Amino acid sequence: MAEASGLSPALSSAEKNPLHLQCGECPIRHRAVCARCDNEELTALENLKYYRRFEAGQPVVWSGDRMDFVASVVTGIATLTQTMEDGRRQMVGLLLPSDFVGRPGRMIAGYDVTAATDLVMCCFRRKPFEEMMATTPHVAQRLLEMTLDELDAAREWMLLLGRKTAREKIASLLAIIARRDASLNLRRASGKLMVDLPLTREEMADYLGLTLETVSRQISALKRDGVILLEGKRQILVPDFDRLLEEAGDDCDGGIPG
Amino acid sequence: MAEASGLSPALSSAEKNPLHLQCGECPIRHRAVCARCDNEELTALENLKYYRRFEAGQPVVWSGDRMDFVASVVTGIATLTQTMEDGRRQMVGLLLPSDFVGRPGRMIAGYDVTAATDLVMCCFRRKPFEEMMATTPHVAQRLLEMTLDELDAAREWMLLLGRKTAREKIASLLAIIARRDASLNLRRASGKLMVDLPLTREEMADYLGLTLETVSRQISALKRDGVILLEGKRQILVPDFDRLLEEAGDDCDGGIPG
DNA sequence: TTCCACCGTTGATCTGCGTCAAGGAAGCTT
DNA sequence: AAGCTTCCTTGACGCAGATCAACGGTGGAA
Repeated sequence: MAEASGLSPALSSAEKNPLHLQCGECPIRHRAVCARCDNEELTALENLKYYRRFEAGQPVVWSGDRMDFVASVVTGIATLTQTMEDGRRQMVGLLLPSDFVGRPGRMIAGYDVTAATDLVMCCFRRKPFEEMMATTPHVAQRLLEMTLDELDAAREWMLLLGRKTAREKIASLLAIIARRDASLNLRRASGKLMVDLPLTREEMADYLGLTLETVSRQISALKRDGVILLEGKRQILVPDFDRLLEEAGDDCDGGIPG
Repeated sequence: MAEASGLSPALSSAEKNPLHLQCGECPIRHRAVCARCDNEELTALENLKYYRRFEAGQPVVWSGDRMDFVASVVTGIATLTQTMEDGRRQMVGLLLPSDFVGRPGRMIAGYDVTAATDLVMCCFRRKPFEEMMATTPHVAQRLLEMTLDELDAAREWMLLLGRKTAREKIASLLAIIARRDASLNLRRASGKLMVDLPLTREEMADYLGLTLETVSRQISALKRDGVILLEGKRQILVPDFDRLLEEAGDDCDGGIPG
């Protein structure tokens, strides 16, 4: 793993103690690997690393080589991207806090992992992780469930990539971000739903299989049509979430929790 | 689960005993769930079902409702597809022998499961499966590995859907089928690689996020350019596999095993 | 045999999105 | 302040692939 060398992280006090952001003592949220906070094997393996959002041409944190570890996002956002020789790029994973990357059992990464924001990850070396999996069955089960969730998300994503129009893709992404955002900390402004976009237009384009120009145009169009309101460039207001879902072409039932 | 009722399967002798197709005694291949053929819990739960390839408008074997089971393909091919209200369809999974569907822990299917060919599946009810998972750690681990493999495949697929041209998509699909085909039983005719397409043009289109017309045109183009030869409509000869990979835009190293 | 359903091919035309290009706004460093 | 970089927006144009349409081949049923 590439060392996050020379970083002198200027973080808020909450971010300084990511251990306590999640479930009090355990570096990994309940939703993540650890199902019991008092799991000593897990906390003993704890190994936090900082990564800065990359400036200029976003180089990767890890490229497509050895990946003999498992890592869980504590704070920040990481992206998984695949790149073709000629530079075409497709995002294939978006890791929010409590999501994980890595392959117990296999060793080669098939994608780049990049810090989309400043990022704190909790890393486990492969060997001890595997031993722990073998001796602690509930960890393997939890991991299986999370992986199946990821797979379901990937399949939704495939429908988006293969069959949705640009406008539907944008609306879908906004709905996804809004929903995940809301599941953590719901924020409403004057009865409307407030969402901020953690991604640049280019990153959205890579997520959606579009160009950044098309992303920009469609966001403008949604704004023009009153589906969303822009508050600056990276923050949107959603006056009517159901309308947004409609634009997304989602049969996916379910609004915002809370 | 929908019963495959009223089927009087007219199958070859090999297909009549799918138990013995895979690893002699166990209905599930080594690659699949069962890591030890003598696992009595597994074989005791064994529950084989036949499904016919659906004629006319392909209805689904299971639609997006309860899915309180886990099932593994023994012989044949199953597809997972998602459909939007207006009928747009995207394939999100292609299950060959030893692949599985199902959600230990969760209950709702997010996609249709369809028999693309006549199909034999080995089904486990959720409850006993979960109990077994809890008591037999190597099953959970094996399942996790398989799920991670699926996830990797899904991510390759996302690159294909989001960024590849129609020609590259077709070449990629042919390469994928050839590779999976070869990993089971390699067949070569006069030094060339012989692959038969288990999917209709429409199913390929759903796989690739294209229309069936475009699929047909691009296959014709690849044939015209000598990348492939057609032997009938559902069987192709690949004179040069590396050439095919090149057309696919794959940096994905690795030719045909064997 | 005829009829019909399904599957595949090919042509003509249309259009959504990519491509190329120019420029504006915000945040830096010097 | 000026000047840089990064991020975003908007316009003009072209093309890959969708859409609409016609037709051929094959296999099963009557």
